[in-house]
Amino acid sequence: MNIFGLFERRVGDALQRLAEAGRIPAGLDTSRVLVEPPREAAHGDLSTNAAMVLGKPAGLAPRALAQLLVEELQADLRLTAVSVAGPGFINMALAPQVLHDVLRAALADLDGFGRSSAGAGRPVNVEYVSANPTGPMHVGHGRGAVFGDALANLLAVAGWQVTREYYVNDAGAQVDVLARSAFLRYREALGEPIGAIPAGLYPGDYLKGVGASLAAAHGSALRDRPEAEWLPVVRDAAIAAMMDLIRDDLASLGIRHAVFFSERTLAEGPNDRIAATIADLRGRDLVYEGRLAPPKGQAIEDWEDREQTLFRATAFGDDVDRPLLKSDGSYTYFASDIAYHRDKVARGFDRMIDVWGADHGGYVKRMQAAVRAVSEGRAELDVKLCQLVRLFRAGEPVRMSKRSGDFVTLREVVDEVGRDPVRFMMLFRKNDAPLDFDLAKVLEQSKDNPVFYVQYAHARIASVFRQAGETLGAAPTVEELRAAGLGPLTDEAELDLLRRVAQYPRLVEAAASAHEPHRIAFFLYDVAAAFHALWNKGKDLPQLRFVKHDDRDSTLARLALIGAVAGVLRSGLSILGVSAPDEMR
RNA sequence: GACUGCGUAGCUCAACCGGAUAGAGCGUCGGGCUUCGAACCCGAAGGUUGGGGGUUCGAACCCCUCCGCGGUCGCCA
Repeated sequence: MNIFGLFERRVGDALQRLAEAGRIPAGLDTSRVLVEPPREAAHGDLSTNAAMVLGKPAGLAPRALAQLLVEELQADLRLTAVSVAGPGFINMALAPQVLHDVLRAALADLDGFGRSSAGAGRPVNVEYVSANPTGPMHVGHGRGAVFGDALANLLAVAGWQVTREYYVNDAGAQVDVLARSAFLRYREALGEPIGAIPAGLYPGDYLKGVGASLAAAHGSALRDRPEAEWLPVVRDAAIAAMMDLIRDDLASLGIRHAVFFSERTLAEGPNDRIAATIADLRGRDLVYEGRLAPPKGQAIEDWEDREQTLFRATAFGDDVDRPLLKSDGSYTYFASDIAYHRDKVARGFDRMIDVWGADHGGYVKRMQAAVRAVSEGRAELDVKLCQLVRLFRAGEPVRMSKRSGDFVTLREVVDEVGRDPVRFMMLFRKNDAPLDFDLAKVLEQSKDNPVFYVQYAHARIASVFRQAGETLGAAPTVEELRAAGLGPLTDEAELDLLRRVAQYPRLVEAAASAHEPHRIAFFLYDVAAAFHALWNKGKDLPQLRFVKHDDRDSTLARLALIGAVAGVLRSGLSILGVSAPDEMR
């Protein structure tokens, strides 16, 4: 139940009536008309910019148009005050009954309250993580993983039919390097001394297990064969093992993809989908043979001016056309990626979101160009770039770890601090801003730690309900809370909390349409702060305490309020993939 | 050099995708604990939103320009 959407339609009706009465022109574009919460609570519960947006096209001064709208809206019994303010804002105060209805709606369906139908069941594909299957995930991968997963949750709550997808880069030179590294471990497992791992191969211990299982499965049969024979065998085993490792890492964060799409299958077998993609684009004159100017800036030593196969990316806003074939005739990564996104379009996705590391930023334009080309403009790709994560411990930077080469693994961090702090803190920052993650701070049980502060609000509410159970004999049921009279909720701190509850459905819609799950995290922080403030107020003013022995009516009203708050916290935390504990002792 | 992201209070960051007097936390300063969970609380000070120009009723947000920081820069992934 989104009261802002509700009154947006109400304002639309009022405009319609004014147009029918000939007082404003018909057919005005109302797409920019919004009903939002005013910044200042003193301005009321709702505010609309309608008069300012439509003043010019209607040929009226904004305040004059506002006055017309006020006359229309004043008849609405749900509004106790409607007034023009500032340059032409229309502020509206809701009858208490309306906010009470919102509260009851939240209580009636604690999990469904924030749900919206904005997506209307349309399919959207969210591709995230897509780390190369060459080793364990590091902390930077973890941010993209958590972000993508929360975004997928958010879109699902907003009514989209979400497919969570992982693109497995199991083709190309890197997995061959992986195979050679694993082969070395295989020889080691057979008892050969291998010495130091040569430069250019992966040194991590995590390949020892692959070597051992190859030795167990093949004995020494692979050892003396030429590379061309053992490499595919070793490579497949190593990739499978690495994907198991990565799936475990992801599972430790509660992340599970529905689709793992293998890059290699694109060009395998009788139907080479990369060739088909290039042929399709060539048929529409979007692929041609031509030459590129050498890139500006730093000189490239072995630059070879040659004719190559190019995608006409410049026709879709990219800066230069992009090569599809390497000099040895094999496909570029970009060629595979075009075919991959074309496959997504063919599977029915005209909305796609890719979550990448910020170091891939230079790739965005060409990928969006490619999606427009292969879908003939029907599909749209949004790319979300996640910035770096810097690890700290009590303010001191954490550098390279001892184990597993040169990075701190995601698993080490999750094992140390737990899933909830990792997920929450990764989302408590805009995706395109760098993130400092402090391993010590996220475990503090204090107001300085947002994870704790939000979870504690939920636990505290559960504690009040336990307390109420003792005082009242039994904790009230949801039915009792829904039936409670809400008149006793009159204190400003209570009304503030109530208004925030009412804003939740609108916030979910906005966060989903902006593809910005961090808004949920910040909102929950604000809700928790408002709840803690009310709690603290009750310490000074005993009449504001939640549970009152001698006043069952106001006790029930307040329990209804904080019961709904707990529901919002649970709902929001579940979007973030963070637990909502009942106790934190 | 090109492209791209960022620049907001002393510090770390928000600001609902153009709205009203730009908000939080930390830090600073001044008060407060015989507790429904002090796992703190209340209050105050603190801003030319990097500089300049433009668009409009209205700009942290859009456009231009300059400054600073990061990322990327033929076929790597």
